[in-house]
Amino acid sequence: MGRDEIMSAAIRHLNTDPAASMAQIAEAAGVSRATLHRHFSGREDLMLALAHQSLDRWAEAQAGAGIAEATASADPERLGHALHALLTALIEIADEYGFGLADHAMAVHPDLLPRSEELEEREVAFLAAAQRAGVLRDDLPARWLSSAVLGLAVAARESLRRGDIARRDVPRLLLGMFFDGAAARNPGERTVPAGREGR
Amino acid sequence: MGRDEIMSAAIRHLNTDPAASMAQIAEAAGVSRATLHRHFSGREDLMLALAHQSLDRWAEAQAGAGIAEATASADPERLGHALHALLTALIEIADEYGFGLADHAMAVHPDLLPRSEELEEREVAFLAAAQRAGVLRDDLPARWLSSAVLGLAVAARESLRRGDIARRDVPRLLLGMFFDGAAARNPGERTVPAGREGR
DNA sequence: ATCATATGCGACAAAACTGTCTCACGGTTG
DNA sequence: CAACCGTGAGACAGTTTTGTCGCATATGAT
Repeated sequence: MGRDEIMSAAIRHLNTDPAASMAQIAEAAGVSRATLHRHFSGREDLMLALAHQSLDRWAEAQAGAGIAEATASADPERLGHALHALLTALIEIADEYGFGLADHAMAVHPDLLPRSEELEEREVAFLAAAQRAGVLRDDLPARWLSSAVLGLAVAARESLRRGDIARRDVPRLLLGMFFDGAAARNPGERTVPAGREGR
Repeated sequence: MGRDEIMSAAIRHLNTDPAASMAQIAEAAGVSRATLHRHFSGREDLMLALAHQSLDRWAEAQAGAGIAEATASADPERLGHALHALLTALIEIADEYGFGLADHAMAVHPDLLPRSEELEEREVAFLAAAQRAGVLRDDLPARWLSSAVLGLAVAARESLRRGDIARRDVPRLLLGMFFDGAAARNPGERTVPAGREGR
């Protein structure tokens, strides 16, 4: 039982009970409480390690989607592909580490804030580039689009856990919702009037 | 200091610290811990009361938007208006009671589940009617649309608290995202191919 | 003035969780 | 075989939170 195995067991269990105690996590991981404490000095240490892992995966998702290059290229097609790849990857990350999204204490932890802010800045810059390239509408702030993605990913996670939707459908549902919205299409029509941030 | 005043003070404080203790809530409400316990037998009792209040407001939002009548009418225009009204109302409810959305214990509480399920069923039926009337696209499950609304509302709440967006812009941003999505519009084009649930 | 009600304050016990420690056991390595 | 390392089990103290009580106080109505 290495550190990594304990961490994935912890993730698995925290996803069913986000408020689980160290004792419950240890039991779920099949180790004693003492052993758990040998790997992680305390609850905060464990949570921090899990949070860092999720940020690692977020960073990998950004890199894997090639958002930096796409942002620099300003090429609509590259931006579009990178966007699809990023959203698809974010779905899985949100599903796996979603238990932490609810945890208020972690969200404001000084060890995590700089990292998550930097990752978010990259994402916002990428989305803004997609707006400039005409891939995304530019009458909504890029920062709001970034939040909306996360909100939809959380919604998808919740729907999955409740059994409302099939796992294989999630990417289509989320991407469909994110890109095209829920309104029925009468070609060219926009349901809600554009706001003031258009240029 | 009546029960109602304590509850709104509790809401206010829980929105800044979702894990606040009874002592902290009492202090925030300007009453002693004993008084708090005289009104609510325990933490669970308080949380339950707040949750019921949020469900009350959800029900009022549904009624105020006239979703039952709109559902029965099958009239696209009425459904569209009701949908706008409902979403606008849900924004405020999510903003005010959002701290509870993170609370796993409440989400599965047997006293709340029947109520929230019934409210959700009404909403899903309403959304499905809007799909049949051609107001909403029908290649996404109504249940997913319902979850997506909630996810976007949570995202909006988070953005508000972080100061990313202005309160007055929230309805436009959320409705814009929900109805039209984030893709730039080339008239009639759909970014993500329709799935298998179309008819 | 008196009584009832609501409240504040402090004390208390019970529970839950945490973090640390010791000791014994078992497998591995030298 | 012997030393070593990781582990499990259990005990322990410290902390936090919770829920309850008794008592004093103030406010207001009769």
